[in-house]
Amino acid sequence: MTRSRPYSALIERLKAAGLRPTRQRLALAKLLLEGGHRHVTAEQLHGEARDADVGVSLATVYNTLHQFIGAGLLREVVVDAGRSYFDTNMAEHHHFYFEDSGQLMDVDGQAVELANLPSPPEGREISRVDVVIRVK
Amino acid sequence: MTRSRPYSALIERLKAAGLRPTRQRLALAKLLLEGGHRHVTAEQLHGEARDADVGVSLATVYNTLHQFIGAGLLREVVVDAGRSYFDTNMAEHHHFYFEDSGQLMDVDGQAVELANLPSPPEGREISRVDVVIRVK
DNA sequence: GTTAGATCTAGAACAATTCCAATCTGTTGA
DNA sequence: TCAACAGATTGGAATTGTTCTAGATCTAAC
Repeated sequence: MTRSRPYSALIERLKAAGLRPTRQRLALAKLLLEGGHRHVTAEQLHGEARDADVGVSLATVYNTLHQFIGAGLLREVVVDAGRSYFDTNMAEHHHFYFEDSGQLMDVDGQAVELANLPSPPEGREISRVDVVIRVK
Repeated sequence: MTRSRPYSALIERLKAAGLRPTRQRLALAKLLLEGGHRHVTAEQLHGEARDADVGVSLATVYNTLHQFIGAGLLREVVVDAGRSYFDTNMAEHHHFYFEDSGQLMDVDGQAVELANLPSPPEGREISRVDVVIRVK
């Protein structure tokens, strides 16, 4: 197998995140982080890895996704109880959620005007505000 | 077993929703709809029914929750993949979500200013906009 | 009361995710 | 260079939350 693309940038990103650049992590990073922003489930990503002839177990896909989240390379989007979506867009933004197809679409965070949010109780801190526009 | 409280109001609500007022549905409706607004999981409600000496199977709890949602008596709140919360507050509102405890708290919908939402694609319609303020 | 159809139930089945113990790999230091 | 160790990966079992199923049981209507 010849490598047509340089992996050095990805390797550096992983190292910077404190993650050893293993074969599996590199392959998943390539699928997730190269090209445009994506919304994927663990099963989908596992399937893509399989299609790309990368041997990665489902357990490793889950481990890696969570490590990437911890490293700030990904975030999770919760729109459906019982299924987790992983989002590679780390800019402030929100989502359209198409209830029939389960599809997600980004909504620019700057565009949406969100004001008058109540303050959290004493000593608590807002970690994130999610806006989900459910479409039918 | 003597009934200390009149169930007639609840019976009427169920009938109005096209649901037969069975013993189980009445008991769950009592737990859910009397008193203030609540956020419960299916397991929690099942536990409460058990504590109140109401024989209700978990399957019936799930069935009933979904029937109540269909009847507009409840709605589901999605804040955590892998767990469903059922909310008895049907007014327009949003939520604080306490990530450590899994607790939910209502946020008045009128108070929050939400504007400039993009339009959904042609032919699609917004069914709901959820705002979740995640607190840590 | 009888009865048809709705409802309830226990337990099996399912789907998504996590856990685990064994094995393998990447990095480091001699 | 390579031994050694910590970290990573793996298949499969276990867990969790939810839905399904088939049979028993109720409710409403006559």
